[in-house]
Order: sequence, then C-alpha cells, then structure tokens
Amino acid sequence: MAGPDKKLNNLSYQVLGVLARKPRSGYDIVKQLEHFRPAKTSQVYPTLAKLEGAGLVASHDVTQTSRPNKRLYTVTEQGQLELIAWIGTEPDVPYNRDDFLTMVYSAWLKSPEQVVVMFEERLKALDRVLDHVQTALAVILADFPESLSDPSNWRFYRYNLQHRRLLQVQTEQTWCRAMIFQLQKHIS
Amino acid sequence: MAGPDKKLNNLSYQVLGVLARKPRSGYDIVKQLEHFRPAKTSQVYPTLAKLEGAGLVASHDVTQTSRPNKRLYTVTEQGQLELIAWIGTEPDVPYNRDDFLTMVYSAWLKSPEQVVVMFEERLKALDRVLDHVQTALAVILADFPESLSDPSNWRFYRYNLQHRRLLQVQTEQTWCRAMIFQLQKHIS
DNA sequence: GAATCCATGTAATTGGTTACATGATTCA
DNA sequence: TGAATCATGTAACCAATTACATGGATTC
Repeated sequence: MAGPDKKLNNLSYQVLGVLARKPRSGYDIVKQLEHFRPAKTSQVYPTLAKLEGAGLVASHDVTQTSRPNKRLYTVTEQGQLELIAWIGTEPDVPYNRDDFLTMVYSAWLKSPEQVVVMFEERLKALDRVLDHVQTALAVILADFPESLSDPSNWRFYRYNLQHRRLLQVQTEQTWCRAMIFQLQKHIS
Repeated sequence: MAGPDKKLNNLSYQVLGVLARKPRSGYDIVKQLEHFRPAKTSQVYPTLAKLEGAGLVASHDVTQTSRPNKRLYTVTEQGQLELIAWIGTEPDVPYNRDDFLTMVYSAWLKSPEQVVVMFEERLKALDRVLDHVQTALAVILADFPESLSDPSNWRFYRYNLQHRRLLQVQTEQTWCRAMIFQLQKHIS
C-alpha cells in the first residue's frame, strides 16, 4: 500500500528473526543478540520504531508489578513474509574487523617474545568464548534433545550455529598454538 | 607538539602497517587491503590526509610517463612508533557481520530443500576464497621460502595470516557439508 | 546504601558505503 | 573504439558507537 519496500539492513532482518521465534521487548532483543550479533540499545530501539512504522512488527504495552513496564514486539505476517523472502537471496560479502589481526599484520616490528605474549592473551580470550559456547550447547542438548533433528524447529539452527562457533574457535586456537611454537624457536 | 594524540581507528593502524612494509599510493593501499581488510577509496584518501596532518605519514608526488602521476606515502618515524605502541594493547572485541549467518538464524522458516541450496551456494563461495588463499600461499612459498622462518620479516606474518584464513575456510566448509548431510535426511 | 538488573529512549559523533566527478594509459 | 586499469578525490547518506538522560526493583 505504502511506498515500495527497499531492502532492509542486516540488523532489521536479525531483529525480525528474533521476534519470529518469540515476542520480546527491546531490552530482551539486545540481550538475545549480545553474543551472536551485538547491537546497542541506541540502535535497536530506533530500528524497532522503523520496523513498526513499516508495518513489519507490532507492539503492545505490558504492565508489570515487580519490574518496570515494557513494550512487547511481535512480527506481523507482512514482517515474516519479508524475512522469508530475504532468506536465500545473495548475501552481501561478510564484514570482519579484528584489531588483533591488524596487530599481527605488523607484528614483525615487535620482538618474538612480545608477540608470544599477544598470542597467549588471545588464547585466553578464546578459552572464555569456548566456555560460553559449550555451556550453550550443553543446555540445548539437555533441555531440547528432540529439536536437534528437526529443521523446522528454530533450536535446530541455534544449536548448529553455536556448533559452528565452537569449531571456529577451536581452529583459531590451534593456529595460535602453532604460531607460539614457531615464535619460541626464535627466542634466545 | 600539537594536541594530545587520541587513539586512531582500526583503518589508520592498518594503513600505517601497509606503509611500514613499503611506500605506496592511496590506490595501491586499497588494492593491498582488498582481501584482508577491505576499504573504499572514499575512506582511504581522507584517512591518508588525516594521518599526514598528524605527522604520522609523509607524501611526495611521483611523475609517471606510462601511467597517471601519483602520490607516494611513507610512514614517518613518529608513525611507526605510534603503530608499535598500539600493537599489544588490549584489542577491541572483533566485529563480524555476515548476512548468511543471519539467514541461517531464521532458516527454520524455510523448507530443508531451500536451505540445502543456500549451503551449496555458500560452499561454492568458500571454494573461490580457498582458491585465492592457496594461490597466495604458493606464491610466498615459491618466491620467499626463507622468510617463513623469520619473524622479523613481514612475509612471515603475511604467510601465517593467509594460513589462518585457509584453516578457517576449511572449517566452515566442513560445517556446511555436515549441515547439508543433516538436512538431506529431512527431504522426502 | 550501593551495585546491578530491568526498561526505554535521544543527541552527537565516528565509521563506512554509494554515488558522483574527472582524466590519462593500456590492451583487445 | 570500447573496456579495463591506474589515479585522486568529494558529497550525501546509512550504520554503529559513545555519551547523555531517567527511573523503579532487586540483591548484596
């Protein structure tokens, strides 16, 4: 009815995806996306307002007693259709910015000793990610084992995306250890 | 002498790192970063101007006959010190945006058949990346074999960063194949 | 009483893309 | 002659972060 829908941005589709699983408040959405696709409240709230203006989500206020009141958002049918239509289109080239890799790029300017320290810190940081991912996997496995063999259940993809992260982190750790091993040969 | 140096952004450090390896024009820098840390000319040229204003890089014009004239940039000593001082500081949390993963997040709304097609396309895209990375590795291995055991040579890190990318792409391909295998069990 | 969580937003700034503008040289 | 590469930039817009602003409820 309104103007011709131009393509939404990545965050909008991600928010539609979260709400397609279940209705949530802006605050809930931020928490939900924290590890998978971080976004600040200052970006999420305006995005929700924009999506509501376009008729892709709807909201209603919920009065709470033991908590501040909140506004629950739901995907509209139009919103779900928009999301489904987008999935499977040609994805934009992925976008990665990692200070650590930029540092490694110029690490030849530092002594091997100093670089080894950097890689050891990186390993520790990856350990923390690993912990988080393994816990998430264990929870799904314990609470919803049937969902893991059902691609029409959103937990099927949630589990497998976490599993992907696990594999990636382990690969990166292997690489870090190989780098440390090589560098130590040059420490007198 | 001038104001107190506040932290530069990721691109600035990346540009300093490129120029620390060897002097280049803005155009060269864009090409150099194309696969590792993409940036458009419209971002690189202003960044170079800013770095020059801060005294971290210097430039001089080069007259060419068989090509348009160009401006070559070099890192100043101050620029190199700034870069070295940054390396090893606590890196910001890495930043990843991948439409494909956002699509997988909501792929439970699609039929397994349709999702299999998405993963097969992803595999093909990863094959092209793999090709590029393997070529780059082979070139270094053939032309500068000694540099691979010398952490004070920038090619040591160039090679190992490419190797990291190789491992990551292979891990992702393994995951994609496992996903396709699982999904095919649900196609009647 | 202080810290943390729940809850929703706006304003200013930085980071990054798209589109625009121009022009020489080389190669098919 | 037309496409691709080399070469440098600006303007307008979109994406994202930082900082600001407020306030009730819970937990330590």
